Amino acid sequence: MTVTIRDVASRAGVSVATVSRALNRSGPVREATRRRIEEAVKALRYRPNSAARSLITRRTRLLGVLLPDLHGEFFSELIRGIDHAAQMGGYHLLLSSSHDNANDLEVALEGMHGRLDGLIVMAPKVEARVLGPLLPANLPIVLLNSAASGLECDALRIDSFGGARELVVHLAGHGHRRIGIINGPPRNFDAEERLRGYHAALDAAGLQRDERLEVAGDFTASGGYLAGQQLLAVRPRPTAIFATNDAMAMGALSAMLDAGVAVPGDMALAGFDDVSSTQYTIPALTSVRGPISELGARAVARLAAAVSAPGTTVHLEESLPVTMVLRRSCGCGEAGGSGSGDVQGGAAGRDSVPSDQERTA
Amino acid sequence: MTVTIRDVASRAGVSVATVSRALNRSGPVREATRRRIEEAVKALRYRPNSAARSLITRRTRLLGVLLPDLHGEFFSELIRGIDHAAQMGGYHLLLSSSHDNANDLEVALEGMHGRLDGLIVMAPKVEARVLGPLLPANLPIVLLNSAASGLECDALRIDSFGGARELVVHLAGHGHRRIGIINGPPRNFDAEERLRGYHAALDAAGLQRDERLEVAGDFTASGGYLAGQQLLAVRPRPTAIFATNDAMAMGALSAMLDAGVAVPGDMALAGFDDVSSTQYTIPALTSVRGPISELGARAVARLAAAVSAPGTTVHLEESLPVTMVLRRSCGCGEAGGSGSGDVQGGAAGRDSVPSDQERTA
DNA sequence: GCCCCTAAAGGAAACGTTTCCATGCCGGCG
DNA sequence: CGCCGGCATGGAAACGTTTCCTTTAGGGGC
Repeated sequence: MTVTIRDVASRAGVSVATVSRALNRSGPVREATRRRIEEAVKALRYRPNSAARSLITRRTRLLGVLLPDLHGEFFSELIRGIDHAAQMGGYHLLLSSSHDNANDLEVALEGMHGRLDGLIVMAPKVEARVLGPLLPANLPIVLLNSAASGLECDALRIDSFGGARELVVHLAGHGHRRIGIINGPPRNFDAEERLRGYHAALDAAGLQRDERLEVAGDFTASGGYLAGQQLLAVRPRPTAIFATNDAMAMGALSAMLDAGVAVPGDMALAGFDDVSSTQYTIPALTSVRGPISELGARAVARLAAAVSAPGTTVHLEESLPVTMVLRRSCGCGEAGGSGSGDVQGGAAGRDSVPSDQERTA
Repeated sequence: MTVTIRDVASRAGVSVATVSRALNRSGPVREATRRRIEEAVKALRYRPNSAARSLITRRTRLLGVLLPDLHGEFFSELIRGIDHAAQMGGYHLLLSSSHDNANDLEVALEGMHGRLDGLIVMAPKVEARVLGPLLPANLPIVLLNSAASGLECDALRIDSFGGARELVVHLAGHGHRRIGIINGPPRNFDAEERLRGYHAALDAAGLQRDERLEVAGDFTASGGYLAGQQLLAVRPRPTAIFATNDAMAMGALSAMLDAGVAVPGDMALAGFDDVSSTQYTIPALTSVRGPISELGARAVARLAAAVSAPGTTVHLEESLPVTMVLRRSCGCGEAGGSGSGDVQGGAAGRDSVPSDQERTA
């Protein structure tokens, strides 16, 4: 029923070894012979059995992708980048999401054991010392936006620190002296980096830190709403707020509006990630955009390189530069006729919206 | 270096056959023997080689997932549903996205050939007669939100038709007689279903169809902006607009605001999908929510059933019921103090926002 | 003319499982 | 006491490749 390499061989009048060499270009085969073999392959609709192949080759052409429970748009853009690069390189993706903690991660890794040629892990909530022992040895690994100090693998990240710093510096440039921050969840790598950037910016601008201006959040809109209320209650009031992601910024924006506080008139506001809906809040939201899909693509490229040249194990960390996207919520941008954000005149997509002002970090 | 079942067998003092039986519970093994084997497994850190296993078993515990190039949130919620169910059933996901057309689909399917136990395909742009020949035979398949008439596989979908119809009936209930629609891309299954629902609602309400009120869109925000402008130019003007997804509704909303048209005062507006940012537009957007993650979970369940009981091939189609989420943009909902949408008092998440009014279709 | 070297091709082992069949053992029944 | 049947186990084939090691043929250099 199933057609094997042996069928192809006998139809082409050669041995299986020759068929294998012809198909993989792994040895000398006469041109005429190759043609006969290819005809037989077509006629029989032969497909090599990948299980048999990996059994002997010890290669699966499979890349594992382990992600935390992600907010929508980031997730899909990352996958897109990974997927596209993987297709180019002839790899397939074994995806598993919803792994926020070490336990889930361990289970998922256990299940994938031995099926992979490489692994991409995004685990911003797991510390390096916990993560290390979980990761399989002898497997190329790329960590994404995760703590990786001293781990035996590559680490790629969006430059959360630099983006946050630049954004807060920008707010200070508007003249704000009291700038509040809505933090991400505790023990989250990205959240900590953004807080670090906030501190660095305050220091650079010669502003005092004030613990009451640093409130807890959880990367959700409702968390942002609560945090926004909390910041509004601080006296003297901050005049600007940096929410460490867009969802919280939107929640905070709702809190402002409910409290009758005008944005950006009474209070400047900025987010992080530049999720697409930042354009549709009123006022449109200033944010920081990272090259998310490129992050994924690079991770795949690293793995592909490691697979094809094993032993060449130079583990490096890299931060991908981000871009500030200035819109009205921080006090930038023209007032505009309608206050409808920055979609004007039916501009094509979010990447070509004319009224965004970008600045690379 | 790598530890095989043979190592386990010799350490436990039994044959490989017995080890296999013990590990798979596929035959009688004395309790004492089993314990010795399990100890050996632990001591040697033995992991069965999945390639060898699939080679002889002809099972891979891999489910293919082919998706089109999807807008953010839908995508991630679907994956979440699929992934969770797959983990429960002991399956892994082979993911491949960005397949809008038949060609891409064919390439992707070709690459996965033979590696899968089952397949989930979402291809709303591909017609059934085109899709059919591409799909591998002898493999359990579930189609998602796709045209499937006469195909040899299961088909699951969000009830786009019913949701659209109910929504437009609701708009008519507000007293609107001229209701415009912003269509999705041509030849898109969901788009066609929603248009069909729109027509059904008009008929049910005894309203005339008017071709000028049916404008083209492409499921993007900027497309919605253009379509919105187009509808605003129609005389007599429509008093309500049904955008067939939320992104276009947001674009249309921008167009209204830019034109000085008040929503919902001068023009009612509603979308579809209930993407999370619908809560943050002003006014908050009325929409239709589908059980997206359940859609994915059901698909997996179907496949799992088909795998474990082959031959039992009853192919069925099913539409999952949707829920209207009424907010201010259609004229429903309290005016509210601030116009900040429906996030009030820091309600937990989008699923428990108190001021949403839901109605199951 | 002979030998050696190389290109082309074949035979067979190996990869690590599962599973079919055979075997030994024991208890119970005739 | 002999036989039968079921339980626990072992031996070995099979899955479909890749690859190592031969074999064969032909061509060029001496």
